[in-house]
Amino acid sequence: MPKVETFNRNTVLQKATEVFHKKGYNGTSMQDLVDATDLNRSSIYNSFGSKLNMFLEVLSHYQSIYGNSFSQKLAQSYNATEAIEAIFDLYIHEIINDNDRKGCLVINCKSEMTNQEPLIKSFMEKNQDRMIAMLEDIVTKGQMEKIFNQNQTAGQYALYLFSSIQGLRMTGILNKNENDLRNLTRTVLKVLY
Amino acid sequence: MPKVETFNRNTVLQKATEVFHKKGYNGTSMQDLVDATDLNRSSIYNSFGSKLNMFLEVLSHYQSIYGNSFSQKLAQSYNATEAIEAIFDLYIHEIINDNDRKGCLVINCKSEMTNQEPLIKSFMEKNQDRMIAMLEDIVTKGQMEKIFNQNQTAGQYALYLFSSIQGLRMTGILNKNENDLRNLTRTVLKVLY
DNA sequence: CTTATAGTGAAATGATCGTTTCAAAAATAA
DNA sequence: TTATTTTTGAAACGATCATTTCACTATAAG
Repeated sequence: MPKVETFNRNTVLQKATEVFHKKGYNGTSMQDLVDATDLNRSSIYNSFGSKLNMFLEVLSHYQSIYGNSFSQKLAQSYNATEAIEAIFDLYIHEIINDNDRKGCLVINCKSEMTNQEPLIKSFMEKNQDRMIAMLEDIVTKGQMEKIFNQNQTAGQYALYLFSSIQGLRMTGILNKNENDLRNLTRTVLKVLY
Repeated sequence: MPKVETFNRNTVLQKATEVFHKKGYNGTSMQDLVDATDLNRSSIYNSFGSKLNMFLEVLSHYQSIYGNSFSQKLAQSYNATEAIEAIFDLYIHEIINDNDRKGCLVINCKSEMTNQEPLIKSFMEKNQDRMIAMLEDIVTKGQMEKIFNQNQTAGQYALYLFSSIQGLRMTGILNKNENDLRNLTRTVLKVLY
């Protein structure tokens, strides 16, 4: 039987995520990844195949961590208002704690690679579908509870919220004033009520 | 007296803009620029100094073209409603005509380089100030004309609109459905009335 | 304890990176 | 025409790129 993988795959992915997040895909070299993960070059290729493949795993890793945060917040919410506010609140915290102004790994990658790498494009399409589905769920519940209006369909509001989140995340790269961001969020959500 | 520059600087900048826009800064090589501009390597360094410096000129070039479009649209507007709708309309057209899904050069660069290059960071800060000032102007006029409400200050609405534009531009990378985008815009602007 | 299997380390692969060098060519002023 | 100035073209710079190679080592089943 073979010698078994000695490193912790999640720890390695976490380290790789940090590098890619800080420098972007094209700005990250294999040497950067070797240094960050403390893995040997050949071990990386052995375990992840290629730089692009490792990056795709990093994206999924990052996405699943976000997904867990979402699930946790949503489980704690009593109604649609709390749910949607919890989501935006989560992003505001991400922004404020992002001391390096790295922005969101997924959004950065979307703008860097969607038009260049088919695998990235399809990841982004799935990511968008997933996000919009989650937001549509919340809006639908809010409309059934008569908390949100029905001026637009849940799907339309979901796209609007998805777009607003991306805007918030981009704005937060340079503006990390909590009052500004909270006010911005309030303005975004006002149209729902 | 010296031999004079034979190439048209604006044409060269336009060609360089296309490459940087398509591939991003880190994804663009000097060879790409040599190929695209039909200039010799040494001529590029002679005229632009470095890759980063050329990119900064490209950014300004791109920004000034956008600025001219804005000025033109604003000059044709009779009131604040027309003005703000013209701005968003301009972005929707940009999105729909962006067949390569490249997104916005400035936004792409913001997410790729703001945390890595101080010169880019300061460009982005000025860009943000300029955009918000323009939007604040429109909102102020709209509020004076009693077309827009005063629930938020013009500055707060300007940040909201700036954020919404970035979101729209990011959303438009994958969603180029005109109905969706127009509806999204309508939802964004509704809060002003 | 052998043997099969796979992770590891270090070096090397050829290609490409951004930038520099320098002689030749071109253009104007004297 | 000659002197001066600057753009060119082509080659070369060392560094770094993503990836491969392969001998070596560690593991666990037989």
